[in-house]
Amino acid sequence: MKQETRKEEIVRVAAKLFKEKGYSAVTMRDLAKAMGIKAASLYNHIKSKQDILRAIVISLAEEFTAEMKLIESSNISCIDKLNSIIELHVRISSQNSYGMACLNNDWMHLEEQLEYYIKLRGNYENDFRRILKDGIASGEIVNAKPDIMMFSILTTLRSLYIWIPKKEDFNLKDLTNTLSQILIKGINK
Amino acid sequence: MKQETRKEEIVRVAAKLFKEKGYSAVTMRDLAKAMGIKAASLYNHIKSKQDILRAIVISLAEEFTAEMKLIESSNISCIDKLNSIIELHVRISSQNSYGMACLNNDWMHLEEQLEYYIKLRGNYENDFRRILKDGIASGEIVNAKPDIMMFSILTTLRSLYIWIPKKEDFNLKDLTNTLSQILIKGINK
DNA sequence: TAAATAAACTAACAAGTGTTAGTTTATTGT
DNA sequence: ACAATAAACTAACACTTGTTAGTTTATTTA
Repeated sequence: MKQETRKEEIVRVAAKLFKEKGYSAVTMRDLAKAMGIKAASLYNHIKSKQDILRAIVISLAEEFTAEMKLIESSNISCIDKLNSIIELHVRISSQNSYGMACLNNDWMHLEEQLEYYIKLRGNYENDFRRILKDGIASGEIVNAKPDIMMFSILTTLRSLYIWIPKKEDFNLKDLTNTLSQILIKGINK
Repeated sequence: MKQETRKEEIVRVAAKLFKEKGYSAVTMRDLAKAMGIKAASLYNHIKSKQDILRAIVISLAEEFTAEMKLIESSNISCIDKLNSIIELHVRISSQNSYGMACLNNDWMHLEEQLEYYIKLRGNYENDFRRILKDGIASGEIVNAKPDIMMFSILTTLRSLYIWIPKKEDFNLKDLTNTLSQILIKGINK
């Protein structure tokens, strides 16, 4: 059980505030107050406000990228790849719903790393589309427009962070299975 | 063809900026520059920045509320009610994708009207849930958790604004039908 | 043409912004 | 006990924020 550093604590608390009000509406003084210190003291641990955003967004984007590569190269059916993607989103969203909110809503406030983020997201979507197209080609998946299918599935998965925290009462396996049924049955032959 | 007032023009341009950067990150000077005037001149037409947000968010929320009431009280099957809701979201999102972005991302920055907005949204979701529950009770819809079904459908519909502007090339009927197939087939018996 | 109105302007405000510099205090390793 | 470090503090900075006051300019109405 690795102990959380002060920087990690700041990033975690910041993500929570960013989820509620968005990156731009949260001031360093807000964040300091939530940490119980003065704004200037934050700078003993982080380089800038932008540095916090980057720590939240880029690490999550890289995590998704890495996991997608594993799924894509694994030797399972397309439907099972889609199920793995659903499981991936449910897992990360439940572990870090604040970070996911930030990833979804505040990515455009990245500065130096904006281009890099957009590239990672583009790659992720390309991999996703490839899985759908392969499924269509092999007859595993109905022949609807891959873009619309991807949009429908991905926006639902990307919005899990809104909804998961309210539903801690029932377990994640249950949620994963139900989503799988709803999202996949519509395209499964 | 009603001529657009200067205030309406400001609200329209503001919505576009809000979509790109979010309410908090857009300054009155940004908005003024986009309008080709000075910031102070905006106040000849609007009361405050908050006034602009309210004009965008509340009018849309009320439009959804009114249409939902029509759908709910109409004498059609539950599946057709769901299809009407999909059509409603596609229509409004394609007419006003900037406003929809604002509705989705900036509602929490409402001040006086925040409570009212939350009430409208709650009512809308209750009506949606009721349609699903009726469908389950009558055997029209598979017996999955209504909350998860609603979440899945509604988050997809609420995210249409991200995606619709990129797809002006193919028509809305096409999009509506494909979404209908994908979103409904997963829960239709 | 005169009066009224719409809509722009300049100048300034008080408050809030992210951030830096320099200093003090508490904790840790030798 | 001493030195080093981590982590807080106060004070201030240059700039940006939404907004107001007062004025000028162009257009419309009587």
